[in-house]
Amino acid sequence: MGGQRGRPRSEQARVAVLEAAGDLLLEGGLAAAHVEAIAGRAGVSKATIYKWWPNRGAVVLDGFLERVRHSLAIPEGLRTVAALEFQIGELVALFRDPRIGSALRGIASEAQSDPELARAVRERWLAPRRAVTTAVLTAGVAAGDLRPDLDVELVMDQLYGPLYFRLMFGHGPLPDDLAHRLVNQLLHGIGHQD
Amino acid sequence: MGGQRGRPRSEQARVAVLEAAGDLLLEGGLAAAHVEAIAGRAGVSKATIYKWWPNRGAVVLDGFLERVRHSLAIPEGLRTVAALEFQIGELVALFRDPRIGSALRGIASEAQSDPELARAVRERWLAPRRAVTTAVLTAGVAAGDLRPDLDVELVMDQLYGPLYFRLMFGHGPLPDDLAHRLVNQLLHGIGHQD
Amino acid sequence: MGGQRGRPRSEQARVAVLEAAGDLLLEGGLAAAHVEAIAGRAGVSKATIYKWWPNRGAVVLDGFLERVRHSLAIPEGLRTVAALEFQIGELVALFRDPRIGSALRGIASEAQSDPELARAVRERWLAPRRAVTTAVLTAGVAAGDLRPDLDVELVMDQLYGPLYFRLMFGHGPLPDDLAHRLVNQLLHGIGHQD
Amino acid sequence: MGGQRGRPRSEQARVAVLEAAGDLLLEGGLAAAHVEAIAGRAGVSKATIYKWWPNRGAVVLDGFLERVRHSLAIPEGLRTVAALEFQIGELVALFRDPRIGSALRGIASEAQSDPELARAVRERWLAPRRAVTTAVLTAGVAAGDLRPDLDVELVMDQLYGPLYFRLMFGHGPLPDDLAHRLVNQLLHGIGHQD
DNA sequence: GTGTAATCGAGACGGTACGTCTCGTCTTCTG
DNA sequence: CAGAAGACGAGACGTACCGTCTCGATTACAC
Repeated sequence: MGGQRGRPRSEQARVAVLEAAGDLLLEGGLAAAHVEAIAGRAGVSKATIYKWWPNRGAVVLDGFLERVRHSLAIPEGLRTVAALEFQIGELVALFRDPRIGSALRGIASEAQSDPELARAVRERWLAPRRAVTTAVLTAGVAAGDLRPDLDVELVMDQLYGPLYFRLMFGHGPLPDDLAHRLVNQLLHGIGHQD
Repeated sequence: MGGQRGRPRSEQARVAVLEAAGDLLLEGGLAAAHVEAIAGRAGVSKATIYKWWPNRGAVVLDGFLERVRHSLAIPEGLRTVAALEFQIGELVALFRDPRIGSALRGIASEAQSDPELARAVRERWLAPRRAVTTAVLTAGVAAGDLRPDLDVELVMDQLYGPLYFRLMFGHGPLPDDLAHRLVNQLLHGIGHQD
Repeated sequence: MGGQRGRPRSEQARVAVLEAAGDLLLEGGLAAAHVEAIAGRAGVSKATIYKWWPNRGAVVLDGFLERVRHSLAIPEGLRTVAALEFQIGELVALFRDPRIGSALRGIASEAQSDPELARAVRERWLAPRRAVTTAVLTAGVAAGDLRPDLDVELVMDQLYGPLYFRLMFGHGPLPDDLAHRLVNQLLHGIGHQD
Repeated sequence: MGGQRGRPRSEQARVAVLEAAGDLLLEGGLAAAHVEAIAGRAGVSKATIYKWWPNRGAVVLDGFLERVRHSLAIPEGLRTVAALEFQIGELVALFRDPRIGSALRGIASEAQSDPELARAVRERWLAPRRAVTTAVLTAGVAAGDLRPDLDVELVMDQLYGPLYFRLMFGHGPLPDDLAHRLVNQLLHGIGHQD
């Protein structure tokens, strides 16, 4: 059934583009990662980039994800609270790197005017992290560590939302113990305890 | 004390620019609110715009803030929980308007590459809302409704962060009862209650 | 030897720009030949124009020269005096066309604030004409028609200078027989003949 | 009848404008003599300038003429040839000053797109000089120094044209002895003398 | 091996927004 | 009420980046 014809796609070019995009994005932010610069640094032509990616946002997202590929923390053998703190802490650590923070802000920014990119960000950046946390929360409920009637999605947004909020708007810091404080406060609630 | 000299700034022009910027932003998103379009619709020259605003982002933010000037909900005569739900609910209602949501996303997007605009967004959009909530929280503590040891900033980010998170990334809806659920969940905590 | 790389320059675009620039310049003078108008009429983007020409002046000069490409009169088989009159006459005829006169005035005007354009005008408009006249004068001396001690450059300026002077300042007409009168008067001198 | 009413025109302002215009023009060329700069340096408002002059060209011309007011050489007690050389020499000397040359080029340039300015240049700059030379030439004919059948206008253009030609196009120098060589060559003609 | 077909580097192109500049007009307050 | 101050509309300038296109030069696989 139809063996492929013609010159196959150059793996080398693909990798070079992703590295160039990631480098430029991390070094100079989104503005520095314009297509011509990516192509130039990758030793690749713009046409090649646009052949395999629909637009700049897609390239930059791929380059970014390649750079942070190993950042998806899978907590193992930890109790519920520790697991939550661990995973959130990993994200805080990531966001604290100004280069990565800036890159992610840039990508989120680009996604505002590109629904397809927005979808990709959700599916390839957010979803995996949320899946892990969903598992932790479900297990936590099963283990009796968490209330059985909690709203998983909302919990995640109350744990991660503050991070992204501060990242995007810069109105507050991302201190080292932020993960602990987030989990702790949500865990015990802020209502008066009698 | 130096009376003013020269022709005073045209209030009419200022208002026309803000209205044009706001209209275009709400109608067509950030992309539609380019400077020439704003100038054209306002019956004003580009030079006048650039005389009073440093760049497009600043104009658009001003236009937007003018449009939502009355959206700052001041809860009066409400108990702590109701006050929180009220104010967050107002923001949810605002964000649910796709035109306003899109506008705010656009502005946040623009702010990623313009630190001055980012600062303005913090000071003129976020800060007033946070001030109100800060007051509510402080009063709530004093009234014994809330734990005295809560982290005010963090509480606000756990209440508002999810909204902005969902607004910016679109991974979850903004249902009508979101304010209630946010407050409720944070109030009582998600830990198992014995 | 060194095959060309990349997409070759579009000859069509180049020609369209020159024609548009020439047309606009001749139809409406320098003011009408602004870059956006040239780009629009040529069906070309501004970026393409600025890729190949450093500024408006350069485009307009090229467009003009293209229009008058065939105006360089080479006198053949004429005796010295007739040859001079012929070549000068050609220029007079050109200058008498108000569209061409206006165009050339515009270009000279632009060149006052653009040394590079001034150089181009000298090299591409003046020099070729002066080369022809230099040859005529040199031959005229050799043939014994002209004084052997004449200053070639000065002769040319006394023949052509009046034309450009009247063109630029408009203080005198450019009658049909101007070439003849210029040559005649310079030939015989204005001193009293004993 | 009817003594004038209101505040009379400030002579001081008029002079300050002319001096500022002249200074700027001579210091930085036409580009530096923009209206705001003139007004600023003169301590005068733009409106005042536009009240008394129709446009920038007119101001600049006036400023320039004020600066060179005393440059109109009236040869007295000289024989025809010496008188011609004297007056042309004065102009050569003027043109050799790069600041004045640049200023005059700028004005001529501006005049290409402003017929009214062109007229003013003719009447107030060229005409007086031509009047003097006309007188010299007429006297020269009467004295028997010059051919009685010469074309006065053409003679002037063959004497002055080369100066303006070289000034405007920069294709040749303006050496010290240019006046002498111009007069000499035109006087004796370039035809072979038998 | 030779043909065929898709890929590649290079880079020109149309489109479109940006922010800057100067001109000449106007509006207000001050002396 | 003339004039300084300076805001304003108009509109051209040159720059930047996007995504598309057109070349000629490379590869691989198929025959």
